Amino acid sequence: MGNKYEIDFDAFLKNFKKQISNKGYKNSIQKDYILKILFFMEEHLTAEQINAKVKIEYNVDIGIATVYRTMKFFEELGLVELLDIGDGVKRYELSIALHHDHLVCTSCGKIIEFTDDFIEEQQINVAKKYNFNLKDHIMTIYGLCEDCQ
Amino acid sequence: MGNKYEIDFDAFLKNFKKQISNKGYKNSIQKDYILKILFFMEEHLTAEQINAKVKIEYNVDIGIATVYRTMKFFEELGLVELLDIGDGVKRYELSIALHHDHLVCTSCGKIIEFTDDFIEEQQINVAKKYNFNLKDHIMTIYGLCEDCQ
DNA sequence: TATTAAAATGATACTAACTATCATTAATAT
DNA sequence: ATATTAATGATAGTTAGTATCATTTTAATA
Repeated sequence: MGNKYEIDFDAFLKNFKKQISNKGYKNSIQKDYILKILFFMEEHLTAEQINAKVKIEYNVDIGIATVYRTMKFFEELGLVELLDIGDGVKRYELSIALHHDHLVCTSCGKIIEFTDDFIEEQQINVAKKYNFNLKDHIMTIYGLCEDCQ
Repeated sequence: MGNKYEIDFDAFLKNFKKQISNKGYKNSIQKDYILKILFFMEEHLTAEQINAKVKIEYNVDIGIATVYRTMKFFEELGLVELLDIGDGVKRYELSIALHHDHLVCTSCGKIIEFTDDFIEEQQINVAKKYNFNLKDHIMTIYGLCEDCQ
């Protein structure tokens, strides 16, 4: 279907909007814009990048405050996840993506997603060992990508 | 020897100072203060916390700029490592600590160190799979600690 | 030991990434 | 249609960290 999630965007949007109204919040065209940008983007975008994309794609300036506020809102509802690669800027991705970790190239900044069943499993064991009630984990591998070596 | 590294501080400090001068930089009492605080602290400290500890322990205000500058300097020399638990504040730890990952309690903020040979090994395999020249990795598990459950 | 060149210090100004405020606008329920 | 309440967006504020720069300190060499 032409997108990385291999699901239908309209169905996804409809469900997304329903989740928002079910929780007593209001939908808006700005939320739709941001959502669509996130859905069709391959990369993990920063708030500034999302704002710029909306400006280009829809020819409106929804304001950086709206982007930050909306991302926080989406995050609290569990609709997007935060990616922190340690450069002081938050990046966002939709939660419909399956859980995955990241390889980050320290030279060009390229980000590659990966999942590893062994690591997933072992993280459960570690949490158990320390009596932690597991919520989430992040694993980020830093190195030089093929092109930068 | 009463510290978490089980090595002698004076020997460590001497070696540390030699590394600095060998690289053409100058030692200072401020660097010594910071180093000693890092060495004898159990927790992972922020720049503000290091500054406060120096003020209390040595009764001098070395200035927050000196702390930030020195931590950056130590980091570039590979003498300290950065810990980013995603709350927007950098924490520092000495590189003499063996590599380890972290469990972070999302309720009380407690940080527990762990190492897992299995994860260490698997991370090498993942890097290999994506043709990454591995430099480093971070793994952080988020959850509720025993006390907060 | 005195001299000197270069690095370090520390006060402060600045920057960047958010976050809070608030008057106005838009969305949903009735 | 109206009322209620959340959302918007411009802008001011906050916070962590960085840059600047005059002064001080370090350490190599005379």
